[in-house]
Amino acid sequence: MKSPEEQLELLTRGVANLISEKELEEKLKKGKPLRAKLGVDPTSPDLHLGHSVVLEKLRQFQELGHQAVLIIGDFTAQIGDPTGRSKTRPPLSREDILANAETYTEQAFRILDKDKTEIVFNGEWFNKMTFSEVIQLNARVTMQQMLQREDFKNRITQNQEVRLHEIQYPIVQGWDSVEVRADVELGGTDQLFNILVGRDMQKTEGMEQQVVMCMPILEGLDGVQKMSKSLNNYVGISEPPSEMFGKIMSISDELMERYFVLLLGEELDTNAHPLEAKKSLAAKIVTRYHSAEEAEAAIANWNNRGSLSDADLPEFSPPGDRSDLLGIVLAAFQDIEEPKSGSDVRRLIQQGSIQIDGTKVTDPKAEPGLTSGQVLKLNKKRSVRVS
RNA sequence: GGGUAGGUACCGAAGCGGUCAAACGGGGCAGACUGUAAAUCUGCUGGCUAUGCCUUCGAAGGUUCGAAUCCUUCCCUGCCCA
Repeated sequence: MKSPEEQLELLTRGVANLISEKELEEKLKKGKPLRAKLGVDPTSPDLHLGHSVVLEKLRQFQELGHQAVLIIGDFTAQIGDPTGRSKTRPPLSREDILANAETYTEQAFRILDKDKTEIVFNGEWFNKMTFSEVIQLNARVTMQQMLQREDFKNRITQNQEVRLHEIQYPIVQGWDSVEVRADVELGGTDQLFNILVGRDMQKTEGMEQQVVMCMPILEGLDGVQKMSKSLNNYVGISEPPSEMFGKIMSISDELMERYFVLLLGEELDTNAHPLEAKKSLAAKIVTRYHSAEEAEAAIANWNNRGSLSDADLPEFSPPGDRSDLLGIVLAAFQDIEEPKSGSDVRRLIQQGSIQIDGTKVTDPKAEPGLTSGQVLKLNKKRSVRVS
């Protein structure tokens, strides 16, 4: 086992917010395995690179011999996640939550060591609470404390609504920390407030307070907003290699630098050509979630795009009932599981997105009479081969 | 409970009886350029095998030749007061 000093150095690397380094050091010096908590809501099952930042940190704890405690917020998910209002998500059914939790943990274990992870569902204690216990829980916190939270404050000044159940979230999350006797809680910087509430609650319970460890939020592919599924700017950790590779190749140079630091813990080599650097970034990430061989293949595949010969494009059999371009392209999008409306497809055609063997076709009514082996380019990223 | 301002397409926001599938901005998509990046420029951005047709402006009714626009009821939200 590494010395507390060495551990401290490793654990604090890449951390955006730490409260406090001194406390962490003291806890480490006791020589006992720490209980490192991470809470997740099984609202959407798919993990992406944004989640991986925190998960990697948690794995680091495991590697140093500490105990990872993964809390599945089955209780919280049943209420419905309030963040990002305007879309009040429908509360999930019990079955959905369990199914989500299943895929979630399956994916999380691509990063975490399954044998060294304690999984708990917070419904275990919250489902049992009586209403009066809930009230008592609420009595531990003041309105003013809750209103200090940045996004509540903002929404209030912008005359947007804040629902009462939303202020329960920090309380619920904080109580989790008491229940699992967390020594450290991990999260993104957006979790700072919630994690601090946990500290407060542990204190009033007479427990040793947890250390707050916030990781930077990873920007999504657009480079501006945080990576999230609903913004569709994410790279899922279970995506196929070439998909993953392609998505990473589309990021801006600026973002590439962030990704190097946050995802690989490396510095960008500023001497390298940006394109080459980006390929290396993408390859390393593919290697992490798949394998080095698949990363090689992804590079080859990527290099081949646009060349019509040997890229392994998805096969596409033209529909029997339509021979016009509009109908064909419509079916092709259907085939690659990105269904589009007829109007959308018509626009794409008219705007010159569609190519057959490298030749643009812009008339939706044309009857191209496809033959086997021809390549139908749908847009910048997707092509199919006529079978 | 009282007063008041609102609810328009993915988001923000105009429109206040016909010329409205609805200005403008953002986002998104496509094209040009490039390193299949960014920036920039251009076009598109409800649906439909489409010089036309169909469904949209919180919901339901009504007035009218004609309604996002006027009336009635209802639902929802902000702000001020209690």
